[in-house]
Amino acid sequence: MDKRIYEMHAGICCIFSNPKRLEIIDLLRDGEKSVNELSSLMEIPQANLSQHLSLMRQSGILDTRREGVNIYYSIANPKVIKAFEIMREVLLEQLSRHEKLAKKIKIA
Amino acid sequence: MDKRIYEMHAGICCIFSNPKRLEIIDLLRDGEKSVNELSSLMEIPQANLSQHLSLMRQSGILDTRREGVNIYYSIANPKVIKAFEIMREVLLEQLSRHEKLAKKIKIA
DNA sequence: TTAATATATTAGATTATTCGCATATAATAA
DNA sequence: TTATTATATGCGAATAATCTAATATATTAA
Repeated sequence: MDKRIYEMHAGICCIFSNPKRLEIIDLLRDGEKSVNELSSLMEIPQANLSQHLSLMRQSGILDTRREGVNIYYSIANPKVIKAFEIMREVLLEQLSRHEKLAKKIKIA
Repeated sequence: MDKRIYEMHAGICCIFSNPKRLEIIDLLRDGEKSVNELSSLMEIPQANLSQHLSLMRQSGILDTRREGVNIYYSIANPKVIKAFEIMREVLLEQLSRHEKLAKKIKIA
């Protein structure tokens, strides 16, 4: 297997390893939003939001479209959402495994 | 949406944001392997391999099983593989988009 | 042109990750 | 017990990521 795929995959996972960026992606799930809209939904300083957006745009995760003074961000490839859904299933299954384990230990 | 899911998702993506760890997961795709087997397949120092394995075990991505002196690692939840496949499709589509764009620019 | 609004960028302090190296533990064999 | 093989852990230096604060740019309106 070509090791460059691991580099690329690791790179994109690195982008995803920040909760605010994941929240942004989630907010864009059902369509584009302007920076302003995101900003009012998100409780982080505007500058910081722009930094996250910029990073995701550069790495091809988000697309942008300018309309007058506003810039609209959207998810470049909806498969990302699909991958996220599966990964969250994994997380939930991990949680329930953990809970079951915790119960077993308490009973024993 | 509960923001803890973003924390958790970011956490697991952080684990995945290292090419060597992704290579390990790939090597475990079709079944468990001992540390020794992984070590001979991977061109990294054994200590470093153990560090990566330990991290993935702690975060519930890998399971372990001891058999005598050997410890066998395996993928805890095969859905991880599924998520990886989709994410790699995204990466390949990004690449081809990029190539097409590069061509367009050269022609223009 | 100036002002106002929307968005992006830079710099620097802080914190987290990663690796190499040395060492530790665990199981088994002799 | 001692030796051997398999695996794990702790420490420290190098590097990278993240946030804040200040500032810059871009678009439109007046």
